[in-house]
Amino acid sequence: MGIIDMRDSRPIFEQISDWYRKLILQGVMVPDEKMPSVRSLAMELSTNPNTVQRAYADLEQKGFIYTVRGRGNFVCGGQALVLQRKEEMVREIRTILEEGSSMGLDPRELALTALDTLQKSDGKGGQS
Amino acid sequence: MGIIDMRDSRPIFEQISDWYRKLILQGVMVPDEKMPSVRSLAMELSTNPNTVQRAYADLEQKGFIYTVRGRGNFVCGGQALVLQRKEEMVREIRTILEEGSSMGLDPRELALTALDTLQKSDGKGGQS
DNA sequence: ATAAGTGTACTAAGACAAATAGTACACATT
DNA sequence: AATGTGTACTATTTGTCTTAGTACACTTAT
Repeated sequence: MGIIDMRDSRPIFEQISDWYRKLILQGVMVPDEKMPSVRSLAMELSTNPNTVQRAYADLEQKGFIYTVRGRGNFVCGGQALVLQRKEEMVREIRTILEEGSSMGLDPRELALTALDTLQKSDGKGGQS
Repeated sequence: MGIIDMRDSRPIFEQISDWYRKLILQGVMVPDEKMPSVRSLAMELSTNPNTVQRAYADLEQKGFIYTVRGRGNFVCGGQALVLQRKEEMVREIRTILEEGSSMGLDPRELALTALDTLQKSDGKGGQS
C-alpha cells in the first residue's frame, strides 16, 4: 500500500504521479500545500531525484501542481480538476459499457452490478 | 480503424491480441474457426512473424485460442469466456466508482451518467 | 516419398523507454 | 555565505519491443 509497488509494471514516475494525483483529488493534499522536495522524496522512496522530477513534471503538465523556482512545488487549487476527472471517469465507464454491449451484454446490468458490489462492501467511510 | 494503429503507444503484439480478443468475444469469430497463419497475418500487417506469434501466444495463454501442431491456431469455444470478461468489466467499473467515491462523488451518478451517454448515441446496432 | 504450409524455438541486432548516477547552474531563504 | 530548492545536462545501464534469420517438428496435399 505504498507509493511504489515493485509488482506493478507501470513506470515508477507514473506510480508517483498517480499517487499524488489521487491525494490531491481526494482533498488529502490541500491547495497551496507544499509538495515534498524532489531530493527528499527521492531519498524517502529510495529512488532517483530525476525520476521524482519526471513525476512532478507530469503532475505540473496535467495541472495538479505548480512550481516556484527556489521554493518548491505546490498543490493547485480548484474544483475544476475534480470535475475534469469526473468526466474522464464517465468516459472510461462508457467505453467499458460499449464493449460489453458489442458482446451482447446489457449495459444497465453491468453498471448496476458494479454498483451493487460497492454497496455490499460498504464498511468504508463515504463522508456523506 | 485497422488492427495496428501507429499512434497507439501500446506494443503491436498487444494491439493484435486485443483485436482478435474482441472479435472472439463479439462472436464475429466462431468456435473452432481457423485463425490466420502466423506468416500470412505478418505479411498482411507488414510486421514480423515473431510479433504475430507473440500475440497468438498471449491469446492462447488467456484461453481465447488453441493450437494444433502443423495445422494452425483455432478459436476456443465457450460462453465461459464471455462471462469471465463480464466479471472483469464489473471489477474495472467498480474500481473507477471507488476512486470517484473517495473524491466525494456519488457512484450512482457516475454509473448512471455513463449509461445516459450510451442511450443518447444509440444509432448503433445492438443485435437483440 | 516429396513438397508446401503450419507452429515453435532459438540467436542476434537495433531502437527505444525507464531508471540510475553524477555534475552544474539559477533562484530563494536563512 | 550557506543551505535548500527546481532545473538542465550527459552518460550508463537495464529491459522491452521489434525485426531478421535460421532451424526443426508436424500435417496436409500431391
